[in-house]
Amino acid sequence: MSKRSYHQFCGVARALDILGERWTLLIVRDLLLGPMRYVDLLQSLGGITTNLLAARLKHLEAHGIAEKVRAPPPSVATLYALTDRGQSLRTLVLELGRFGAPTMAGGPDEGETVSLRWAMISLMRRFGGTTRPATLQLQVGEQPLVARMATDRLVMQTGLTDAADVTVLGPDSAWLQWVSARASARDLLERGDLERDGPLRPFLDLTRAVGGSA
Amino acid sequence: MSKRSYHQFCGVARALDILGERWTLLIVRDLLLGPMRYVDLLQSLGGITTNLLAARLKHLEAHGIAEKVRAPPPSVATLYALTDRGQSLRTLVLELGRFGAPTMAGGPDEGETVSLRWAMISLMRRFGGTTRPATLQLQVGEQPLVARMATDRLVMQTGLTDAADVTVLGPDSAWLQWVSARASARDLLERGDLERDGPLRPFLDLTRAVGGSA
DNA sequence: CCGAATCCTTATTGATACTG
DNA sequence: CAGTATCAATAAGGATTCGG
Repeated sequence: MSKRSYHQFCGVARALDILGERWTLLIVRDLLLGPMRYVDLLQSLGGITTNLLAARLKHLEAHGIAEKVRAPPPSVATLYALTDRGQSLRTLVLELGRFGAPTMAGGPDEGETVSLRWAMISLMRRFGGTTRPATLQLQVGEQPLVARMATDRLVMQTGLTDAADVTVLGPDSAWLQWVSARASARDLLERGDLERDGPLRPFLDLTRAVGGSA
Repeated sequence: MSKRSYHQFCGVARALDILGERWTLLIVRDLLLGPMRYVDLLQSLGGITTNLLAARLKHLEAHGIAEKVRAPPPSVATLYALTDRGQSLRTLVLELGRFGAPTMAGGPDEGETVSLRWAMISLMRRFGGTTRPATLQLQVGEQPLVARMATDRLVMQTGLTDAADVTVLGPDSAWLQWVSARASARDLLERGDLERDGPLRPFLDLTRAVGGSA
């Protein structure tokens, strides 16, 4: 980004010098929930070519936003993860989502990719606060997610916690109904589409706090 | 942005479909303080070419982010102004500034443009809150600015108000020292570099609230 | 198979000249 | 002043190849 810098002594321009190229912020978005492999990024971004993904990841590494990490023992894959500097982009990415959200009222356009991962990310911005903080372990298909709900913000990350107040488990299809409020949390649990281990309340609180149907 | 859309049903991607092209968010940044003429944008952005500026403005108009407005009577110029939808990008632009700010610690690089307008915009994100809300009329060189300081946020806009608690006036050079904390507010006033009409306290409050030197 | 590098085509951007 | 038009320089897209 040195040849095509804006050459402006301004935080906004400096940020765009680093983040403004095509795909860059979408990679950050995808890594926001947790580390991913190169191939999974390639597939998730759907449309990026391998040469560009390689270039962007190198760029993000060079600027201390992402880094390669080794996957936990069973696997030998290399993963790409956000550094702390990269995680500091959370509010920026969520704010982009806030601007784009009104354009999504009509549902997905013809040929548009739909992703549960992106929907889960959007929960962090939809979160409207709670009076009862809680930690939830979600199992979304094969993907374990931890939802940490504080009074004023929600942080979601892939992975497992041993400090969960409740665990909720189910297939992608059920979670898709939940995030899009096409079915209420209670209904999904009663039908057995989602299974719960622990108290009901934190899950209902989370559901309401993100504007869902409890 | 139709040919090169990301085709993702995701608020972040939808936002970048609209805002992701080069220069677009810098135009929004410049309009954040108030309407500007085509030529002034051309000069402020320093480096954008006229065909691109025309294309981007058309694009912003098409998406309801900016609009042409007629300048007040004495002048006949057409101005570009942000719509409400455009103003809703304030937090996003400020958040970009927050990410870029740490890269500016060493002062401007060789050949970088420095702008008092951008520095004034950065005050809105530097604002840390106050216990005494106030409205200030600033006269920055030829440019009148209104600073509306609420308990939890600061909004700055070009223009005049008749509800100001205090008016502070001075040349660009004095304001540049003020925003960069190279001189304290008191010193600038005592030296006569800045002139004040009204109580001192709101100006000192503002100075402190943006992390300046009172 | 993962993580790229290479080649070639197409789209976007940049520089400059020109017009209502 | 407020843009268009033209053309050269770059960056992105697509297909294929290459080394662990």
